[in-house]
Order: sequence, then structure tokens, then C-alpha cells
Amino acid sequence: CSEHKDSSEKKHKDKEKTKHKDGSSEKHKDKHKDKDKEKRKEEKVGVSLELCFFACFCSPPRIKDEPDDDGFYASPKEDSKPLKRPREDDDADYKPKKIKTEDIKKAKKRKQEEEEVMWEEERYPEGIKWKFLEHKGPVFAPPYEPLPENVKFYYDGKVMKLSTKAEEVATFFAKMLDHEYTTKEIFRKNFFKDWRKEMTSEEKSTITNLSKCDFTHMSQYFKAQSEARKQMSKEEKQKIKEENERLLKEYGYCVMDNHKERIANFKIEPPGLFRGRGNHPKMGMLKRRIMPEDIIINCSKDSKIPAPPPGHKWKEVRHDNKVTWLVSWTENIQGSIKYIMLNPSSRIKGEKDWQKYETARRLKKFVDKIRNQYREDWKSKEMKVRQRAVALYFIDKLALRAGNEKEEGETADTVGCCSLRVEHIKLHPELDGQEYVVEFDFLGKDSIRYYNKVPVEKRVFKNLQLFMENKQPEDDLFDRLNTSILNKHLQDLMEGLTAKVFRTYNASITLQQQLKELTNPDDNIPAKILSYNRANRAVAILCNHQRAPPKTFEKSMMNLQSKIDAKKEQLADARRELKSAKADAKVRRDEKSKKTVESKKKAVQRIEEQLMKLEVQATDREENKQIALGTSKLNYLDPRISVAWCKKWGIPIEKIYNKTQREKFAWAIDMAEEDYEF
DNA sequence: CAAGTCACTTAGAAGCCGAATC
DNA sequence: GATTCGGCTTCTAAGTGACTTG
Repeated sequence: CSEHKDSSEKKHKDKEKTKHKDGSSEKHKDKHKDKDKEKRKEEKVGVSLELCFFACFCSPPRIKDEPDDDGFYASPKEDSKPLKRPREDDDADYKPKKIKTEDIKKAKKRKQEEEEVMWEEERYPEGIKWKFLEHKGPVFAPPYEPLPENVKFYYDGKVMKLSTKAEEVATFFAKMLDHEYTTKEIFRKNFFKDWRKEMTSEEKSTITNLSKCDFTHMSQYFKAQSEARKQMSKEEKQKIKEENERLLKEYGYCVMDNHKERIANFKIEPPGLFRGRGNHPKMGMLKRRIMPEDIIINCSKDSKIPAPPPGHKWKEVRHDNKVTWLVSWTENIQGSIKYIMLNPSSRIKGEKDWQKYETARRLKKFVDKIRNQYREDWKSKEMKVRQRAVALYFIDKLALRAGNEKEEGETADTVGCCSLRVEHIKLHPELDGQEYVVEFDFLGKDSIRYYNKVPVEKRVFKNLQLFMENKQPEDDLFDRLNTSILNKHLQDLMEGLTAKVFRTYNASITLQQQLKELTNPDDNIPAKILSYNRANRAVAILCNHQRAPPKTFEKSMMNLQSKIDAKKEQLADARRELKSAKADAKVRRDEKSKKTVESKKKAVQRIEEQLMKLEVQATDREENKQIALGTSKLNYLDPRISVAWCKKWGIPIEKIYNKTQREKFAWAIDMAEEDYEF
């Protein structure tokens, strides 16, 4: 543990160094040859300090000064105080003299710009993600428990006892019997093929037709089981809860450098049937059980290396501090690698998140130039350049995803911008009174449908016609383009720029602009929150974040409506009472009746407020029917915009972010002031 | 430069749980 | 006390994009 302390002291020395670097920035004055480079350097200096600031702020749960139960040591005292941010005058030397004449607004803006950062230089040298990493390894899925004797499986109407392996796979199917999946041809075919692989040779020769398999008894058994779980006594439930907490405490955390950090997914995915989204060619395939022998452990050389379960070995233990994962294994459906990584509240995720928004903010400065550029490129002599420019226009205007190529037959047929095919768009020279309308209809990520009719500029329209000439519906729309070409181009336009940055940028800028537009200073808090949700919704619509309308939607809407009706009646009653109290007071003219009037007045007001709140809620819910706000909130909206908005209007942050979200955005909550501008 | 590998972010659905309601 | 409902958490699939290899 003393080593932890050592390394953290080193860290502090590093911080000192950075400060010195900052102090020596006068040098820049003399070098005016390469302005861009110089500017980058300035920004780099800013980074390290900001990052330290960040690291100090954003890593709950913090380690206390005393070693805790787990023997984790705290970081030294100094670490627990945030480093001061660089003051403006620290680098005033190389600012042009003009600065004095600038008005305060400009100065403020400049200050914000200075806080922006270049990211190639991190707290650690080139690509190093941590210095110390210790964890307990993953938690494996519980072993299979064979069914009790009385739970039967029937084949062709006759009882059949399955071998344990075959039975396990059968239960996976039985558990999904109510799901639409099990009616799908591909699912059944894939399942049956993989199931047969697990059978003994006798089973294989008997069970030749899935339709003759009867899983209903098994299915009923599982339903009864889950029912029984619900009916458990408080004590039993408590016991399970405690066991889960123990597991979390033991395996749910790791130490990365000087912080104890929450792990996101410390449990290994249990075996089961693969559930792809949309029309997935591999749905129903058997996801095999992961064993310690499949597992690669990643941790520090000098940490306590997690022990594999008794009688087992890890596939490999490595010490790669250029990556952030703790555990990995290769999954058998797509052959891709799965990882165990840290929670979004961790330093390493938070920093990255912050970095993402800083890149998007940098795009703000370049975006006008880039837009002019692609407009020019629509006229280019080169087909490749035109396609690139039109694709970029879509990515920018419609917030489409980049659209990497995918291997045919391995995944559901979905596309993004660069992989759009001719069949995915229709061109309307005129539609509903608008000129040059492009009708998009395709399946995007997760097989979510993107449907949109967009009027575009004439040049774009003409280009699209050109791109579609002599092509079949299944041909690529942008046949000279892929994401790699596009991203290379973007990289030239701005360092760190890729297609996905446009989504982040447009989402965040839309939120900021919508908040400005929709917030009415005179509104009360619930109404302001409605405005926030509407701004959020505008972004979700832009990014096409949809959800299946909840099954209970209609019902819950009706419930809410009846609540509103009841409240309205209550209000009418209260108003009547107020009226009669007023009349009464007019006649009697005594103190007591005056007081009654006052209290009735208050009651009316209170009910009015409650009614309004309910009505707002109803509007909000109705508008949210098929739109999911969560994804944009979590992944696209610079949290500092929301924090600033809350501060500006005195809205408690809890109304916008729940506990988990506050943990994830701790850095932003600490950092952003009321006047933050994206 | 095409294909493959790897790391990491983004995504909606399912499951769970506690508060509200009957 | 039982049931319902909605929000939060968990789960893991499905993307992006950097990098490597042939």
C-alpha cells in the first residue's frame, strides 16, 4: 500500500512540472512562425492542469484517509483538494495587448476558450491509461442446476429424459417460449442446430424435429419459479439482497491508481440463446458458457493477481496499461471480444466523456468553414469528392451515423450514412409544396427505422440523381466513399474530427439553443422542467432515438387523465367553498371569517398548482410516447449545458439527473457555472 | 487498400424494486 | 397487505474508429 502512496506523490510532482511548464510560456512570444502549433501548445498546457482538476473532482467513491475494510489506502491529503484552475493572468504574457480594451463579455468568452483543451497530451504519457490496477477478477455465471425429476420434456407426445447438457439448452428455449423470437423461422433453425450439437447420439437420433418438442411443462415450471420468487418472505428476500451486496462489495470494485472505482459489468454473461436485434441471421444460436480458461485478466504486475476458481486456470494474465479493461473474453456468436470495464462514474470514463464534449466544442469553431467547404465540394469535378460532400451534409444536417461496412450474413441488414443504398432513398422533385425532397427510409443501428422527408438544396438533389444513375436498388448510393475515406478527410479539416463528432455537436448545440428558446423566466419549476424535456426531446428526435411505446402506455395515460379530472372537480369544489366563504365574510365582517377566506384562497391556489403539475406531466408523457430521452441525455448532451441551465433558473439538479446520472456527470456538476456556453 | 483485430461508445429491452394506490 | 405502476438498473448487442497485417 505504501506503493500507492509513492505513486500518488509522483503524480503530484508531475503536477508541479506542469505548472512550471505553464510558467515558462513566455517563450511562445518569440515564436511566431507557426501560429497553429503555438496555439496548440498553449492549449496543451491548459490540459494538464484541467485534467488534474478533473481527476481531483470526479472520482467517487473517494478513498478515505484511513485504510478501509478492504485494506485500500487513501490518497494523500493534498489530493483531496481540487487544484486551482489556471488563472487568466497566468498566461497573460503572450496575449496581445488588445486585451485591455476588450469588454467583459469577450474576456469571459476567451476564458472559456482557454479552458478548452487539446487531448493528445494526457496526465500520463502517450496512451498510458493507468499506473496501478488491482481487481478480484470476474464473477462467473452460476452453474446449471438440473430440473427436478417431475418436470418433464415431451418429444412427439412422449416423455423424454434429457442429458444434462441437452436439458440445459432446452431450458433456454423453454424460458423464451412466450417470446416472439421462438416463432421465428431463423431463430428456431439456429437454435435447433446448436441444440443438437449438445445432445448425446441417442438424443440426436430421436429428436429430429423441433416442432415435435414440447417445452410447455418446463416453461410452466419456470413461471412458477419466478412466481415463487415474488412470493418469498421478507427475510428470504433480504438474504438474497445481502448476498448480492456482498458480491458487489467483493467483486464490484477495483483500484485504479489512487482510487477505488466501481466496475460496470463484473458478472460474466451467462449462457443462453443469442437474441439479436431486428432480422438477425444468428438469432437463436447458443451462447456458450464462459469458463476461466476463456478469460484474459489485465492488471498491474505489482498488484494482487486475482485467483481463478479452484481447479481452473486463466487463459492469460497480462499487464497492459495502454487499455482500460480488466477482463476480456471472446464470444462465440460473432467471435468478437467482450470486456469488463469501469463504471461511467470512474475517472477514466469521465475524462474520456469530457474529452468528447471538448472535441465537439472545438467543432463549433470550425463548423462554418466546414459547411462552406462541403457546399463548394458539391460542385467538384471529382465524383469521390462530391459523394463525400453530400454524405457529410447528411451527417451534419440529419445527424446520421457514419455507416461502416458490415459483413453480409453476419449481422442484421442495417445501414448508416456511408453505407446507404439506392433503395433507401426516394427523390421527389416536388412534394407537398416543397421542392427537392429526399425521402429516407432505412433501418439504422439496432434496426430502428429512420424515416424522414427532407427538403434539400438543389445541388444536393442533382448530385443524388447523378449518384443513382444506372444503379440497382441494392447498389451503394455512395459507391466511391466509405467511413475511412470520410474520416481521413475530416481529420484534415480539424484534428480529432470524425463523423460521430457531428452527432455530439449538433445534439449539444440543439439542446443549448432550444433551452434558450423554450425557457420562460416566469414559469414555475415544473413548467421549466417541461421546457427542458422538450429541448431534450428535440435532440432525441434529431438523433432518432425511438422506443417501442410502452405496453401500458394507453392505460397509464388514462389513469393520469382520470387523476386530472378528479383534480379539476376538487378545484371546482374548492372554488365554490371560497366563494361562499367570501360571501360569508362580507356579511359577518369578523376576523374569523376573514381567516377562513384566506385559507380557502390558499387551498384553491394549491390545487391549481397540483392540477397544472398533472397537466404538464400528461403533456410530457404524451409527447414522449415513442421517443427515448435517455440515450441523448447520457451520450450526446454536454452535461455542463444542463448544469448551467439548472443553476441559472434555480432548478435542483436532481430534477434533471437521477442519482446514477449525477454520479456519471459529477465532473460537470462541479465544473460548470451558470454562464457556461457550449 | 482490403480485411481483420481490438478497444471503446452508444443503444433499446428486460428485469427489478420501491412507492403509490387500492 | 396486495397489487400496480413507473423509474431506475442491468444487460448485452450493435455501433464507431484506430490500428495492424498481408
